[in-house]
Amino acid sequence: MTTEEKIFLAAENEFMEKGFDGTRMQAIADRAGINKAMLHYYFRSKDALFEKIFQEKIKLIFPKIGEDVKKKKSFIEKVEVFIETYYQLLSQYPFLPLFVITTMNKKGNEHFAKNLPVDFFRDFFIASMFEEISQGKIKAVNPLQFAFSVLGMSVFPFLARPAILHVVNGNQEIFEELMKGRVEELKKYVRYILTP
Amino acid sequence: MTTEEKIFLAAENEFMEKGFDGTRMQAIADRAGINKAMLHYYFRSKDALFEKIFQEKIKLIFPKIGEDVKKKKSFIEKVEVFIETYYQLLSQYPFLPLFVITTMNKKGNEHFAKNLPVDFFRDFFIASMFEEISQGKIKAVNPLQFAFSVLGMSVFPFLARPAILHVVNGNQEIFEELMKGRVEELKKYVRYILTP
DNA sequence: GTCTATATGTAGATAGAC
DNA sequence: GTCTATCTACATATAGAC
Repeated sequence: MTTEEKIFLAAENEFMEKGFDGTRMQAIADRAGINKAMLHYYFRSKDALFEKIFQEKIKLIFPKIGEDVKKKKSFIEKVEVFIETYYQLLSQYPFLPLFVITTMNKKGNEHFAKNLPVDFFRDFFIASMFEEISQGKIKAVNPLQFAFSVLGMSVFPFLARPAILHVVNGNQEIFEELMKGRVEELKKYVRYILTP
Repeated sequence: MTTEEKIFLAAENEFMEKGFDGTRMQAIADRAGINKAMLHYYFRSKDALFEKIFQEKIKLIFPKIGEDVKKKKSFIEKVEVFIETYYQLLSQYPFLPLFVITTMNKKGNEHFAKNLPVDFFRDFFIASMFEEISQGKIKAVNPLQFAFSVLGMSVFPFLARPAILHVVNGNQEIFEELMKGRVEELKKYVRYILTP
């Protein structure tokens, strides 16, 4: 592993856990096991380092599951695959939603949203939904609203983890059970909403 | 308006918009139209000031709509009232979800979640759902999962505003239309999910 | 109570030896 | 490329006059 890679990995974790303002260059250096000066040697500034990492991570939001999704015939099946794949992704990067949302909402960060890979989302997810609605295969719900709802339901537990933990009296096992069962539960909701 | 109130209001806005780390004591003082030293005179430290504001705001998460909700007979009607009231609340405090979520997820802030007023949520929302399920009045979905889903769907657009704006090509009017129509759309989803 | 001036700590960034 | 030592800026917080 090169020094540059070590820095990048350490910075990734620090930024994801603590956000831009909360992250210290010293903490990144410590985590990478190298000197603070090296951060600037390789990435010039904190801003530049953060920018690189964010641009890499933002591509994960609408994951490249196009191939998996396209295999499925019906739109409901496609949404089910989306929910499953998304849950896998977020389990791997549990801080991703918080990281992206806080970053995009910061003043002066308006340009970050522009790098969202919305093509998959808009041209594929939304488009194929319109198609099945016009064919009467699913109920006529608003495609955008429906998409934001699926995203909201999928992402919420990863954002509200501390609150949910409190609701279940701090019991980690119950929380994990909830998370595991959530995929099937959401798939059920989707069928109830869309099946004519 | 007393100086203390001026500070509190200014601090509230600054913290809600920029979070703890992003907020400067100087910015609060400027916004309040008073001197920086006064902040410490009235609230001792940045931490203490933030703590007071957060404790006040967190009570809004599960709003005190008990009375409105109790008037309704069926659980579905209750959820509909909840969605409506929640939308009103978030329109008034659009930064509330981001503020609460970022604060609770910060390391060392574990105690903040403990002040969540979950009694309304657990004893009323969940309990009355169990009841109607056992009576066969609504479908047998998992009450906790359902509650997190309603919250997730309600809160998502307020968290992902910059992303959604990008999806609609930065068109503010379309965004506002979406937000307005969202309440009715979510109520529809709830009926589809719960009606036996 | 309210201000100005200042103390104190710490962040990001750089200089320069090796 | 990697380090130590240091610069500069700015944040929170306090002292003390009025």
